[in-house]
Amino acid sequence: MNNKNLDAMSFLLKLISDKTRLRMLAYLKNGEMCVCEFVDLFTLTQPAISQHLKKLRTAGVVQERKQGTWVYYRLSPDLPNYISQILENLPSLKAKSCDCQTREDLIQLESLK
Amino acid sequence: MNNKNLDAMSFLLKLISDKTRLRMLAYLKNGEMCVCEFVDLFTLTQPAISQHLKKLRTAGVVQERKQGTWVYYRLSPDLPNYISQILENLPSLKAKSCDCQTREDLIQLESLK
DNA sequence: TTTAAATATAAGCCAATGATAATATAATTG
DNA sequence: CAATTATATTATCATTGGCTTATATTTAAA
Repeated sequence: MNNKNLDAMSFLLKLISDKTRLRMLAYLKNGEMCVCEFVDLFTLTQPAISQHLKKLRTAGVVQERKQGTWVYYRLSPDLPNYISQILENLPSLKAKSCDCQTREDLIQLESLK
Repeated sequence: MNNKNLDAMSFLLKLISDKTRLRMLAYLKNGEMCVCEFVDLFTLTQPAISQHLKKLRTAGVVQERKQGTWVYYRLSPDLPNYISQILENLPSLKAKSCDCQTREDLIQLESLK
């Protein structure tokens, strides 16, 4: 069915064309990002961030990796080529370190005692 | 400004990711289409079709050519490559002839009298 | 110049979507 | 286990966007 493809493309394109989610993907081009980093970088509440990430995850655009209470997100491999092309055209945004304590911070703090 | 690019991409992607407009673009891959053809092909009212085409036109995705009361639309040349890539991945839909009388029909009808 | 056909615009309605506040869950630490 | 931190979920609200009806515009035909 032709409409199957068309509907799927419509769904996926609409999903990633949201300004916030597109910006998230621009950050993810440079590698994994922790949820707390997004919360730090965007002027949005944590639930809003969480909901955007859920949409990206459910659609298979990103994958998660849990590490303690932290959750890291990364781009899925093998995205459709028209999606990859969009990602390539995105400016690649660079994340600064965020306020939340990373596991590494904690380990380091621990070792300093 | 990075956000300028990002916002522009978000705007354009959101614009073409609508299911109806994406289907219109799939038809336009095969060449010009008359408004009346779209009206014929879609189960939508004429104003709805017209509004979709206006959005595509205003955003520079399609161009129009007026011929009498008929208006033909075609894909704009030199679209951003990430948009072209999307178009390539679209199924190319084939239009049947529509009910509206074309100029050619009228000329032919005239000559038969 | 009246009529008809093709298209565009305007106004109002409704559904989808993104945002927030409040709450829940889960893992870690003390 | 009680408290804290990070994240997720739920409920609700406001905005956006697409659809329809009604109307306007434009061009060609009679």
